[in-house]
Amino acid sequence: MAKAPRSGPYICGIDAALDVVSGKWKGLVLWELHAHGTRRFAELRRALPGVSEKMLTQHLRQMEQDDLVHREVYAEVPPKVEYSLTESGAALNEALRPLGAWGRDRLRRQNLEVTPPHQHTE
Amino acid sequence: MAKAPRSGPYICGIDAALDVVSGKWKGLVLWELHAHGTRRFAELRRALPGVSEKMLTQHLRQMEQDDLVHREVYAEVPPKVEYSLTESGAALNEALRPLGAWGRDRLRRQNLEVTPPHQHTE
DNA sequence: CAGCATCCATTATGATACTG
DNA sequence: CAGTATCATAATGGATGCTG
Repeated sequence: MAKAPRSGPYICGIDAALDVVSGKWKGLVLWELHAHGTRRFAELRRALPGVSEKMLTQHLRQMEQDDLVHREVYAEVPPKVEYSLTESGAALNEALRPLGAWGRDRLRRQNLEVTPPHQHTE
Repeated sequence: MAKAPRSGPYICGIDAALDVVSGKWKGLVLWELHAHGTRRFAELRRALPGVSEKMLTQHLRQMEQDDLVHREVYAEVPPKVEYSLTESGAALNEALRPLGAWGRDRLRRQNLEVTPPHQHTE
């Protein structure tokens, strides 16, 4: 089953924002689409090591509903679907930038390794 | 059971940051502590309408472990415990500011009501 | 007051096999 | 290629009662 639309009202903007980005892979999807502009399903899958097809699909559908990503289906054989950020998704990504910086800082302070599939250092 | 320490490695800073703020009330806790500097357990409880004692405790413990909040216990009767942001927690709050703005914007665009317990508009 | 323990319901995430 | 369907487990959230 997908995500329930959320029971109560939102208390503040952070609350609302966190609700749409929580999900084990959503941050990465945003990041990947931001970095590459457009990605196909299989490309995203490869970029997110460990994700299952099901979870990726589920997250993408939710993000589509939340107007974060755009899904473009090409009527071809073999099938081809391209995902990209919407305006709102791009804005969200911008808004996440300081958070990402904070996170990298924290990883550094803990001497934890960042093991990017590509170089996600920016 | 509390939260598992997370299986795999983090892929990027956003990933790492989202991991420590996900939880139904963590954003609000950060916000409340940021707004008031210091809060007692019962005060936080009142500030988060609908939270159960268990969840509040659980979140506070996790945030303590993640070095986001400081917990000061006073050896008194009746018991008194005060929570406040650590340096890292305060920095996180700063990093969340643009995200909060994005979230408020989105709520406005959807004509959804924001129903703050206090005025959380800033 | 500030919690902890216990039981239970709902969600989130995963592995695997199959389809247009 | 880009998914669905199905079967599982783990994580999260909540209600209630009890304690120092």
